[in-house]
Amino acid sequence: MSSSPKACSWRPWIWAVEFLASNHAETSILTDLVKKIPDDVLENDAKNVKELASLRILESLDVSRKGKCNGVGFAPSDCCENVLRQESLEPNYDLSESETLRSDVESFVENKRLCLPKCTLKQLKDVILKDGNLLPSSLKERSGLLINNLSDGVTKRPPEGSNCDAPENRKVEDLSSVKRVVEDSVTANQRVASACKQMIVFNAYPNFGAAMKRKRDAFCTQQVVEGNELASFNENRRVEDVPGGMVSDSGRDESNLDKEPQRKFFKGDISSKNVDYDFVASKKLKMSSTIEADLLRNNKQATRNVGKMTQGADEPKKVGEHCAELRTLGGSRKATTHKTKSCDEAKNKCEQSCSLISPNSLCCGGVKATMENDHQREFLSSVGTYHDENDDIFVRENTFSNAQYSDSQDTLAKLNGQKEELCTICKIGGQLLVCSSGSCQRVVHERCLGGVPTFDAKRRFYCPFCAYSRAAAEYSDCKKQLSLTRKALASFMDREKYRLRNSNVLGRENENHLRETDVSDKCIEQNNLQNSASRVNHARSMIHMKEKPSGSFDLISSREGERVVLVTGDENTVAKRNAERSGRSASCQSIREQVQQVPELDVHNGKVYNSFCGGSKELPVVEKLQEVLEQPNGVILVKNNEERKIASQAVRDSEVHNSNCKDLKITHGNEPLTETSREQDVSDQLLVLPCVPAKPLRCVEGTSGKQDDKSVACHSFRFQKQEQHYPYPSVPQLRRKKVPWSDAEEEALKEGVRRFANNHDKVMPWKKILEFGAEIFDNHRTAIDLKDKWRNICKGSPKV
DNA sequence: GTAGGGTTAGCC
DNA sequence: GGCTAACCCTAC
Repeated sequence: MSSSPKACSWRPWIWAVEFLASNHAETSILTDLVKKIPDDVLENDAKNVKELASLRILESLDVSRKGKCNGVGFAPSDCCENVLRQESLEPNYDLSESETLRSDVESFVENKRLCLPKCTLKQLKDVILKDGNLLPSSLKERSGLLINNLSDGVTKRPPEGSNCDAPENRKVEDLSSVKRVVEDSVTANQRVASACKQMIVFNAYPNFGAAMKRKRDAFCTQQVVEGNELASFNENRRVEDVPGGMVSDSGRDESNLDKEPQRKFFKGDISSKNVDYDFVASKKLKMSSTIEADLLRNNKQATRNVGKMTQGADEPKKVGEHCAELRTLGGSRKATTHKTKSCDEAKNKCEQSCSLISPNSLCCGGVKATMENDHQREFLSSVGTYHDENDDIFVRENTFSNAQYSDSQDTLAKLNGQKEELCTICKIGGQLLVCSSGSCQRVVHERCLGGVPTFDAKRRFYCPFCAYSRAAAEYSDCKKQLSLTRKALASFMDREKYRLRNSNVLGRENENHLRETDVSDKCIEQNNLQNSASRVNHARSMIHMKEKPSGSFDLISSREGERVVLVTGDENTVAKRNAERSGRSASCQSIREQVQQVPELDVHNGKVYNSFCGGSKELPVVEKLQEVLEQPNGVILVKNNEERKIASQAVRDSEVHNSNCKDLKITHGNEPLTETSREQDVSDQLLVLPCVPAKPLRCVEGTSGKQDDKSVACHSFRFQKQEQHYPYPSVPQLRRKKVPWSDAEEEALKEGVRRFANNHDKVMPWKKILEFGAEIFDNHRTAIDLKDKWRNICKGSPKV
């Protein structure tokens, strides 16, 4: 075929209009599109478009006024344009749908629709589907047509031709832009399927006017099942797939029979949808105009077929073509000609026909096996197209399940191999690594990777992009898993610790790790221990056995490494802090266990203490004694005369067992402390037995909240933190809950820094600052927290 | 105990 | 995803 360059440039436009005209587009849109085509092109190269457009206009006329005549006034060979002229309706494409035609127009339209060649795009697609070598595999893959090659093993030589789709005007450019978009789309297949599906639905609901709507509604009401759109589609498809086995009577009866699938179509609540014309029109642009020769051949073939059909010479062929037309042009229009037979009758016929078809024969391959001549194959290729576009899975399943079409399977393998032939990087073939990621199409040479290929455990290759994505996803998953595991472990540890404490099987773990405990603070009340005498005596025995120079009062050091020290009133806040920091409940639990575990011992000095913190005057002596033994600098802090007496007694006792205590000095707590003694005292505070509230408001109810602070101080205990011993490997602890800093805390911190900061030493005594603001800082604050917070403050305003 | 870097969670 | 504050870890 020889076309002018101008015609070539308009070809995509013509094809698009043609497609629209074949699919019941709005006449107003259609006429506008036709008007855009230059007259010379329209007369010479777009006659089919004119014909289709005219036919569409005829179709769109008010059928209620067309009458009942069978229509013999127009021959199928007459062109629609002439019919319009004869009806005094010049084809100026500005027609109103309310125009009246003679009654035979309807029949003419029906016959004309059957006679006209198939839409060029449809033919184009069929040709492509027939010839696996016609287009590059990549293009076929993108177009979504690749699988259809399986249904037709016919191989054709690629036709020759020129590339005429270069845009020469704005319209063509618009289409070309769409083409580019479509070519880049990896979901082309789905879109084609969707478009075709919509098209079929659209065809089922042409704009026939009120009369046909009533007919259609009547059809719908006869359907038993209110299936959805897809179900209706599938059922209709099965009916259409039976050309080989469905032999109609002849002539008009065939139309009647064909109405049944349409009625099947109407089962669901189908609404008219807009066909993705743009997409379909753009898809054709991907096809080279070199296949035009094949298209023309198909057109001629279609014309011949129409001629044969009208003569009633080839019944199976008629059926096949008719079904094809039904599929492509919308059989509902034919339903308009159903005048004599009831819907039920047609339905019964259809069902009877369907019953003759085995499930296997419903697939394109199965049907193809029953067809022998070329024409039938041609038709079936269309069927295959239809299947693929609308139900790709259906085609795949049936194709691969049909063992007798090994050639098709071979074709698939071949095509699959073809798509991996070029390296994504260098665009050269060879041995390529194919990315195993499902959505990734990259194939590369190993040398083009620029590094070592990434394989998974199953030796599957992943391109760097996918490898990174997988790694990132895996990393994210691992982090989530880690977080969950840590929380689960922390929860388990807490439960386990609680259990161990109660069972006394293992030594307690460091209470600092008990950040969350469910033990009630009321346990403090239980610190009035019944076995205090034995405990104290045990302590004394331990003191006597002390050999360490530090003289640590290792009351339970064999298991916990905690020692009891005495604190003065000045250190009450520190004790309080330590008590709360360590967890009051845990501490009291610890003490209770300690007491319970201390065996009954002979009283060293013949005195028995009634209570551990309830007014005994002997216990403070022991405590003070420990302090005596612990004071390397020989200073013992006391607050009052009572304490002084206690300390004196302790010193005397210690002198019995330890000559190193001779230099001990008893100092009143109100007296200024030397830096050394002060820090020494502070340094040993970690845990405090909260048998007496350090902070009355936060103390346990019922304890000596109103008790004199001084006596309270005397009866406070602290437990020194020692090396942590875990029965299991060290594991990350549960992260503390974030506690925002209050303004008061910040101010206290700043004040503390101002007071304790040493210009000559960059080391900040955070511990001191913490003590300084102990009343203000949150109980959970640590010196490190202060340091971090100060760092943050400095970041915001370095001059603070 | 402290400093400094790293990590995490919440917010935008 | 970036930023920030709070928290954590490790070396000294």
